[in-house]
Amino acid sequence: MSRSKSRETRQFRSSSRTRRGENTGADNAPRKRGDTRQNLLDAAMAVMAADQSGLAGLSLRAVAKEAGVSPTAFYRHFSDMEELGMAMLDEIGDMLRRMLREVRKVGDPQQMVQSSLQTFFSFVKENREKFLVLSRERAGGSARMRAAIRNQMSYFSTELASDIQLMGAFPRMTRDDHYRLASMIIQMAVNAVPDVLDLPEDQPETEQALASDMTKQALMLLLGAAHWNADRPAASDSEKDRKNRKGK
Amino acid sequence: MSRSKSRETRQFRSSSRTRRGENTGADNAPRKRGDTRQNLLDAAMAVMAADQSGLAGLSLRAVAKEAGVSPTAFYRHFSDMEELGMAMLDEIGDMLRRMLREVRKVGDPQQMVQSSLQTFFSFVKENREKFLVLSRERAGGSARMRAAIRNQMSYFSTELASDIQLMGAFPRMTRDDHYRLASMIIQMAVNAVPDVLDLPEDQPETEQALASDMTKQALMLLLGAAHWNADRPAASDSEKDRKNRKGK
DNA sequence: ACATAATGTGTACAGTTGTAAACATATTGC
DNA sequence: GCAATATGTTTACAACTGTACACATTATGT
Repeated sequence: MSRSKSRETRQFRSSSRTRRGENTGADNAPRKRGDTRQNLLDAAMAVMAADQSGLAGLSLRAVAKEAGVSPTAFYRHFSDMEELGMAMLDEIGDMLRRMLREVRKVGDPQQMVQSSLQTFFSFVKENREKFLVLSRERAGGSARMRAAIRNQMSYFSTELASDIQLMGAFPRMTRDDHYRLASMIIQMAVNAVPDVLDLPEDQPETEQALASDMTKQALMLLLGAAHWNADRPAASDSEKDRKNRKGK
Repeated sequence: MSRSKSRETRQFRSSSRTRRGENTGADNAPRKRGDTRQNLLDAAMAVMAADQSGLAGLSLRAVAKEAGVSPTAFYRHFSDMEELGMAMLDEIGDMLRRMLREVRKVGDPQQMVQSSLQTFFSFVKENREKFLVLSRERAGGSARMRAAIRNQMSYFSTELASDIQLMGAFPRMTRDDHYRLASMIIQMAVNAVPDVLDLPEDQPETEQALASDMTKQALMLLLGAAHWNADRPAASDSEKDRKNRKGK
């Protein structure tokens, strides 16, 4: 392997005598003994971000080393790398719920799109590693992982759909339609995650352009929703559409 | 046409006296000597599909074994695993262009959505490994790989946008708008790839449901496009103005 | 026909991987 | 205080990794 970044770490972390009153410091502050599990999770995300491999191609030893812990200590907390991935997903789910809560704070429906996009941007930038994992494992991970991610997104879509429906902006749309709309919006957002992650930090104009583009995408979507079933009295109401009522 | 080309009955059986470990290959038809490069490509896709790892986590030796060649033979064709990935992308790009050509055959704009979706489905099912690579490396691969994939999709979007514009269905939309619409449609399709790939083969009803869902998504998108710029004060309203003045 | 390049094979080696076994220390419950 | 449990370390090993090297075979151009 052409890596050879660091040559064999003899000691993982020497005797940091306890006496650590405070925690929650920066990354390299010595943490308490029991924090190893969290350290492993953080380390895994860090390695995944630094390296460009997915969770499956993640080295247990590399993660342990990054966490400042012996390789075998890994097994005290996770039996498997996939299990660590599931634990990651729990954290990511929490983060997404916080984001949803933030989005819901907006009162004015007129400003809804822009303000939601803004919180989305700031959340992605503040949790880039988590979003990176999310968008990377969504298609690449194990079947179990993919299913779990799909679950998260489905939950998110349901919540958003109910929010939209409560707003009453699209009275002609069924609940299935609302869910579909919400799902499309979320897909749009998740799709943009890599772009947001690759955003150069010093230039806000690129971000502005991306935001404007996403705004237009969302508006076009909402425009379509607003006219849904409005101008198709019977023409396109074929028998096939009515037959399939149940989503997945 | 690409498949059964060489049935040349040369009797020069390659004197494989060594008989290494067991072969997991399903149909190991002896291929000609010079086909190794293609064999490696196919083997890489097969391993990637069987295993669930991305291209980066792919073992050179495993690929070589699957291709039925010695590990060192790999270097005769690719210097790197990433380079093999780029070669893969070339094949995938060809496939996508064939798909686009197929989509363009449709004359009736009324049936456009359904027929396009149908060709999309059949292409995904006939080239599942390639689509798997595409959707997996789109977010997970190396920076170079991701850029290349983005290029492919961008090309595809441009082509589709020009097609749509030539149809003249949305006269109020600028070229940028057309591109955005095309891009959204393609994103929708790429997003659905994992779902299509996970489709159970024995049940056509699930596929029908997915197709119906995608149809509605596309229709909602097109509906939004049809009303784009229709219901707002025309040219003077730039997006900068709208930022503060949206109260009506 | 013959030199040369292209394409393939086997061997070797140093690093890395996951993980088992035995041991050490800290935390907790009684 | 003391056993039990939780959490961590060290050592060890077999399997696997990429790839350098020397060599064998085939294809190709003149």
